[in-house]
Formats: sequence, structure tokens, C-alpha cells
Amino acid sequence: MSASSPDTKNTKNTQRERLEAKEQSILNAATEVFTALGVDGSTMAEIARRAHIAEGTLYLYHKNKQDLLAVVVGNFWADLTKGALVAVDASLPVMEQLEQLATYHLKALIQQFDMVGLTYRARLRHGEPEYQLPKIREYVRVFDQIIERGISRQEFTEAMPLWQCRDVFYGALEYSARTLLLREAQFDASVVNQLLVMFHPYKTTQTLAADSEKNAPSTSERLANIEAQLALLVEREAK
Amino acid sequence: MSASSPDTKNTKNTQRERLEAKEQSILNAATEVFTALGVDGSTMAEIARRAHIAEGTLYLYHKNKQDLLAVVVGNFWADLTKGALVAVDASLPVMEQLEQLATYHLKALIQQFDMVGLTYRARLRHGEPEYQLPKIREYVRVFDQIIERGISRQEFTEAMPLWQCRDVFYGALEYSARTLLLREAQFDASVVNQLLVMFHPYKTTQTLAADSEKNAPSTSERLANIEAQLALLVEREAK
DNA sequence: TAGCCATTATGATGATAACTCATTTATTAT
DNA sequence: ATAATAAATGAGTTATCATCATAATGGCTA
Repeated sequence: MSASSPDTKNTKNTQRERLEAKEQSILNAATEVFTALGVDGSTMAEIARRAHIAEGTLYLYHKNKQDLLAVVVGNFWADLTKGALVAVDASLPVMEQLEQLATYHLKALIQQFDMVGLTYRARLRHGEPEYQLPKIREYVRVFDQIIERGISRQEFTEAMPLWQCRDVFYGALEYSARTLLLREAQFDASVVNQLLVMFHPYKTTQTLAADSEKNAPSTSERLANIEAQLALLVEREAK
Repeated sequence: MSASSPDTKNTKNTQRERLEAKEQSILNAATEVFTALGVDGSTMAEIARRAHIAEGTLYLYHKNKQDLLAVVVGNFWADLTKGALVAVDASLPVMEQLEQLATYHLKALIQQFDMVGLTYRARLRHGEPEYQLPKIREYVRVFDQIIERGISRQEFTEAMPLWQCRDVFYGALEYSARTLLLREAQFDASVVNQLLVMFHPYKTTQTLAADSEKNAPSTSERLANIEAQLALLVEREAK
């Protein structure tokens, strides 16, 4: 049976497989070159050279340099999404899930911060209004789902709109990663911890009550929680 | 005496003045073109044309395109620093100063978000390790000084390192600005308010005590009062 | 197995844009 | 007025993205 279908076992036997292998080799070469040299420092000639193809062939697989960059960046975020789903245990309390995700995200950014820069470049489509990459949307959904689970389990309040939570979370972590790298420092768990402390006021009283069996909830936390809800309602009321 | 020194009165009379005017005209042209067309869409030829000079002349004033971009971006942040110093009243309590700064920053980003993109481009010097622009350092110092004042006045704890405060503050605001623009929304005060709530846990107990002194009643009375209002609003909201 | 056609690959070529430099023009000093 | 110095110019050089006419390849039928 192995002789009758040689294409099912060996790699690169069918045309299809060969093309896909070539596509992958292009993507690997492009990722290498872009991260090593930056977008402006990279040339299509160099990418072609490393992928062992002619320059013209690149354009059979990708419309132009910008498009190639977008695919490279998209793959990065897709991989990150896979990793995040593994890193987060949905059965745990919300705050612990957030800790897992924050830790995972911060470590990933520190390890491959070049990709953040490439992402900014990939977003700029020559039509101005800063476009958002679909693969990033998917990645962000990991966070959204944690929060949504937390709300439905009544561990987390809706006092702060989901999108604001997201922006604080990812904004803070990206800036922190940049700072850590600028100081040539490693991953720092205290960044994650402090960030989580800041989300405390949005825990439900139910969750706080559960916590209090261990240690009493501070008055300031309760105040902050109530004030947040109040601010939200007052604003809604204004309309 | 007026005849002997015609250069002291009229503008653009001395060489110095003429050169500075030309430099300014180059910067204005470059800012226009960069923000309208993006870095890649802009050409030195177009910038020269709008500044009414020859292309070669550009290179007498700026070593290359990257350098010109860096100056444009640097000026933006320098102007922002000036505005921030005016917008923040250092005699107010820390939390109110932070509110002023956050509001100012968010509004500025929304109004000129192109500059954020240009800033990312300006940071990339072809020597990899993502360099930090001096003018941004100066801008960030406005925030640092608020926090430092807060600590010395014992309104703010040192529980979170200054740099972590900074990253949460600016990271969250930049991401929020991007989100708002993506939704074609305007400035949203609730972004600022929620962010401030998250900084609440870092207020000193002294400040919390001072807060409660205004209304004379004890903290628990305050709590009860707030809870009552909250219940009322929640009920109205139900409709 | 030989030959045909669709698919895939190539690299020379054109187009564009950053940057240079020999020459020209303007300004200051004597 | 003239020499000396500084500033401005734009045609020319180089690099790189993207195209396209031509060539190679591989599957399919007779």
C-alpha cells in the first residue's frame, strides 16, 4: 500500500505539498529578515535569497512587501493565541486567569519585542485609518472571554466597559515590556501583580466576601468598588 | 541709528533670521506631509516643494529623512510638554492633577493620533535597540513630578514603583485613544475616570482620612450614604 | 513513453525616490 | 568694488520595489 500512494507518506511529493513547503520557507525567511533587519533594512532580494528562490517568485506568493509583512505578523499573533489558550486555565477564578494571561503576554512580548514594532508597521495600510489586523482581534478575544466568564460567574462587575479593561490591560503590559527591555531587565512578576491589584476594585462583593474568609477586604477597596459603580451609573443617568 | 542697523527691527533681515525662518518652513512642510501621507508615502521632493526650496537644500538642514522625521516628532512632544504644564495645577490634590493630565493627554492623542504612528517610526534608529526620544522623556517627567509631589505630600504611597505607574497610565491612555478613534468616537471622560479609580488603592490612608473629614461623618457613614445613592440609581436604571 | 498544456519560476528591466556633489548664487568683509 | 565665504541648486548616482516576457517544470492523455 505504501507503493501505491507515494504521495501520502513522503513530504514534498505532490505539487501541493511542494508549494506549501515553499510558502513556509518564504515565511520563515521573511520572519528572520524582518526581525533581524527591521522593515526598512530588509530587502525583497535578501528574503528571496534566504528562501532559495528568485526575487520574482516572491511576488507569486505575496502581492508586495507590505502584504508579506502582514502575513508574517498575522502568523505571530495566531501562534500567540494558541499559546494563550493553553496558558490560561478557564476553571480557575477570574483573577487567576488574568494573572496567567498577563504573565504569558508579558513574557511573550519581552522575548519577541521586534514583533511589536513589525505589528505597528503592518497596521499602516496606505489608506489612512489605522486598520486592525484580524489575527490580533482573535488574540484579544482570549482576554474578553475571561472577563465575560467572570461576569457570568458573578466574580467580576460590569462597572468598567470591557473595552476599557482591555486597553488598560494590554496598554500597560506593552509599555511595561518596552520599559523592561530598555533597562535590559528580565520578566518581572511585580508588573503583573500590581496590574492585578488595580483590577481589584472591579471584583464583585461576592468574590470579596469569599476572599474575606482569608483576610478582611480593605475599606478602600470597597469604597473604590462602589465609587466605580456609582460613577458609571451617574454617567449613564446623565443622558 | 535706524539706518545703521536695519537688521534689528524687521523680521527676516539678518541671515540668522532668514535661516531660522527657512528651517521653520521646512519643519512645517515636513509635518504637513508626514501626517497627511505617512512616512512611506512622503517624499523628500514633496517636502522640498512645499517648503519652496530645492531638494538638495533639505540636506543642508537635515542629514536624511529619518533625521527630519525625528525633529518633527521631537517638536510635537516638546509642544505637548508645554501644554501639559499649563493644563496641570500643581497646587491641587494629586488625584486631581492626574485627572487633568490624563484628560489633556487623551484629548491630544485623539486630536493628533498620526503623531503617535510617526513617533513609532522615529524611534527606530537602524541600530536596533529601540531608542527613546529625549523630548518624550521630558514629557513623561510631567507625570513623574506629579507622583513625586504626591509622595512627598504623603497623598500617594510608594507601593507601586514610579515606572510601573507611568506605564499603566500612558499605556492605557494610548490604547484607549486608538480604540476611540477606531470607533470614530470623541473624547470620553469615563476613560479617564475609570483609570483614576484604578489608582485609588495607592492613595495614602492619610488622604483617605482627609477625604472623609470634609463630610465629617465616619467612613462607615460615608459608605452607607454612597450605598444608598447607588441603590437609588440602580433602581432608576432598571426601567 | 512521448508530447502537449497549464502551472510555476526566473532575472533582466523599468520606475521611483533617497541622497550626493560640482556648480551657481547670495552675502559678508575688506 | 572685489574677494572670500556661505548657502542653494538640480542633474546625476545608486538602491530597491515591482513587473513581465520568457523559460522550465510536471501532470496528463494517447
